[in-house]
Amino acid sequence: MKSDRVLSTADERRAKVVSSAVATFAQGGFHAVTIADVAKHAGISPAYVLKLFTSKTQLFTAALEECYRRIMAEFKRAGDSAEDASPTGVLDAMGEAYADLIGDRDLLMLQVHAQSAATVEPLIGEAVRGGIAALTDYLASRTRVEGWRIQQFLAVGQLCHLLTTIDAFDVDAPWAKLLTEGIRHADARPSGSPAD
Amino acid sequence: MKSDRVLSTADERRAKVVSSAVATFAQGGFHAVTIADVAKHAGISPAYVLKLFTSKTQLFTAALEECYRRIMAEFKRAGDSAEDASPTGVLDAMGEAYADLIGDRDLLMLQVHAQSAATVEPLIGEAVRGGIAALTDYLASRTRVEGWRIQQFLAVGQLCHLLTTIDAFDVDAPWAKLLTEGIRHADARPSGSPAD
DNA sequence: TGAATGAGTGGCTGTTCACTCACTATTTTG
DNA sequence: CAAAATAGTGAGTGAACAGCCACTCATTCA
Repeated sequence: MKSDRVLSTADERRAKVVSSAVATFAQGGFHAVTIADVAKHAGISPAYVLKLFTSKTQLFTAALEECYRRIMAEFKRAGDSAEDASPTGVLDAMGEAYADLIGDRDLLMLQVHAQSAATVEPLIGEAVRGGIAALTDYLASRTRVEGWRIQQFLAVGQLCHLLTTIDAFDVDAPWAKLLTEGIRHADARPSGSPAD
Repeated sequence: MKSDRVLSTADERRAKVVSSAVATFAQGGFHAVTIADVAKHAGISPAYVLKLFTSKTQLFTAALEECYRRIMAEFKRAGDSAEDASPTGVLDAMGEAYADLIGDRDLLMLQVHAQSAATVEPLIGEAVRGGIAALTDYLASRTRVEGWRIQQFLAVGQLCHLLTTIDAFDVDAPWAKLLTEGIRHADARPSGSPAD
């Protein structure tokens, strides 16, 4: 056993830093969060973060890819353990899974920030496109539902992103009630409540 | 006639600067675009931009409010001139109007960037909330459709924002075809083509 | 054990940017 | 026409930040 090691391997560090990057970039987005912020969260020096990832853009991109990886894994898990194995049953299970997954907001906000940074940082744009492509392909081939249902699925997801960023789930006004009605949200409904 | 004036009034300048701010912030978002960028676009000095708007955040917020104002105006126009005056007919007309309106991308991208900046800059967050609230209230009271249709309407709008930022309308791949199928997009379909 | 490699850091640098201020030029008003 | 008010600018300031480099300390391996 090597538990008396005081240094990590570079790969361990990279994983830890990616995880910190997800949490930190989710707070303020690409431009508002500094490498020093991420480094502090990971407990290492800013210089070493840059040595591990060569540029801020690549660091953000790595975080984003991790984000899509987590979502994909959750879709797979939900799909495999769905009670109702019909196409729409599987899709519904994945919807539930997504709602649970983004309860902590990090994965959700990172996507919002990535979308904003996509044009100025082409690498990020490609990562978003790749992530959405992979998610869409997986949903289509795994569920076999009609195309419009997948459109719908993503559309509602995007609406959920918007409603979360403006805290609509906590607003007590007609417009907010109207928009959040029936939209599953981990914080808004105790798990186990009937959906729709 | 005062055409020999060489100085503008502050109000004229403000309007011009807001318009420049919409166009400029739409390119890179709140953090990536500088006051100097906006000033150059408006043809005045950065110092004077700051004198007219006191802070970068207020400038961005003014641009965002202008954005919602334009959308709202277009909704009103479309609603009033809808051929089919039934609730869903009016809503459809507004959907068409929105698709046309965001053909130039500025209004669309500004919203995407605003969503990203909303948490770090609370003033922007409030402006987004206010804009969505006003839009939702107007849609609900003017069209009188069921709530879920308005949800749907906004959800598809948000999906459209995503698809535009990743240029999905120009991608020739199954996932892109699937997601853009039937989604109206000013650049994608010549005006006058049958929708749905 | 000692050389080679890898982990990790402190401090610097050049640049960029929001915001300030003292100032000039123009327009209005009495 | 004088003076008050308004439009507009140039030059600067201080802070923040990405990326770089020379360096130290730990680990491995021959």
